[in-house]
Amino acid sequence: MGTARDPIELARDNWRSAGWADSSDGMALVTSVMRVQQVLLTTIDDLLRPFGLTFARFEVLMLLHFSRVGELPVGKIGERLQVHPASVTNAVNRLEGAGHVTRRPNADDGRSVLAAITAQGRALVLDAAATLNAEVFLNVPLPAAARHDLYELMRRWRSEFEDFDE
Amino acid sequence: MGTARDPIELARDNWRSAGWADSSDGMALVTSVMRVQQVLLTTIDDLLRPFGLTFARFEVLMLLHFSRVGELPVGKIGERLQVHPASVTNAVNRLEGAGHVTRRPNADDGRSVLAAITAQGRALVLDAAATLNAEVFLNVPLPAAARHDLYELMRRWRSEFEDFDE
DNA sequence: TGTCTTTACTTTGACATCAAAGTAAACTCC
DNA sequence: GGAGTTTACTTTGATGTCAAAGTAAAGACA
Repeated sequence: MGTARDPIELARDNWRSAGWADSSDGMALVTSVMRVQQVLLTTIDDLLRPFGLTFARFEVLMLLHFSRVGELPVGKIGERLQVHPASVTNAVNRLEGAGHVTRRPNADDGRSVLAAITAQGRALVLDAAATLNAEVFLNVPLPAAARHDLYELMRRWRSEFEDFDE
Repeated sequence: MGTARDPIELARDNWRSAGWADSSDGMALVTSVMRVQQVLLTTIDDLLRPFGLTFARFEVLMLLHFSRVGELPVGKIGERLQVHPASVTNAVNRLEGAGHVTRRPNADDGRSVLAAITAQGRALVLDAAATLNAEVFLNVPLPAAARHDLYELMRRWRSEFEDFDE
């Protein structure tokens, strides 16, 4: 590898020398999550750019693709993806503009809007998924056991701030 | 806990039923990182708002605070925090505007700019750090051993895409 | 010394995120 | 039926991120 020190390790040392040893591990862990996410997001968005997609939009399409009839209320999309309603509106607007999704009022609830994936959207998201599978999801650079451990630990963490069965 | 299924577990099942079992763990892990980061960032930014800071700006201040003379070239800040130069410019602009940081040309390199933390910036960032230590870094909701495992796994992951000693 | 290349920073644009605010439908209760 | 509350979505604004482009200084080489 290189010769530079890991910036996060440096920060952890600084935390300790400031008398904050108790919280230094927590700080290093939180910062690590930020860094990994940053790199992952950039990598994924780069890979999706030729498809005219971003990760956020890819996730919406993927969710609709897997839904029973390819259609969901906008609010349900937000719940499933665990993002703010305005973020769903933003993504659906972009996808609708590109012809990957259509919108219609929800007959069962006058306040609600349904987003449906188009055939074009389906074809596109499958291609995009193939790329992400090959380049990212199959390439997480850790052994399978470590990946599993990591996932389980993250799931425990998530269960502390999310309302789902654990 | 709640009664809803974990959306990421749902997604992992969908991945498998689509014939993508090999990549389903990687996908679930990547998505978990995104979710945890999202919640952490929102939590941290909420806590820092009363200080007039965001996490990005807090990190810049913290870095300057810990530097030998409280001053660093803007490019070095970007390297240490592992963010894009434009992001450093953005944060330093905001901090300078608030009087937490000053800027001056680097006498050793005419292309370079030095950012220095002010006394006001130091006082502020120590208060902010105390809050984050108490509310976030000491409160990662996992046992110490799990936190350590998680950190080590993330460090291994990071070492695969970062140029530092491992 | 002059030219070409590299380096350092800033500006601009696109992007997704959440908070706050607004609009309207649905629900609850009297 | 009407008033008050809750729910669902959208719009607007602030934010940080990176890519692309621009400006200028420094370095390398003839």
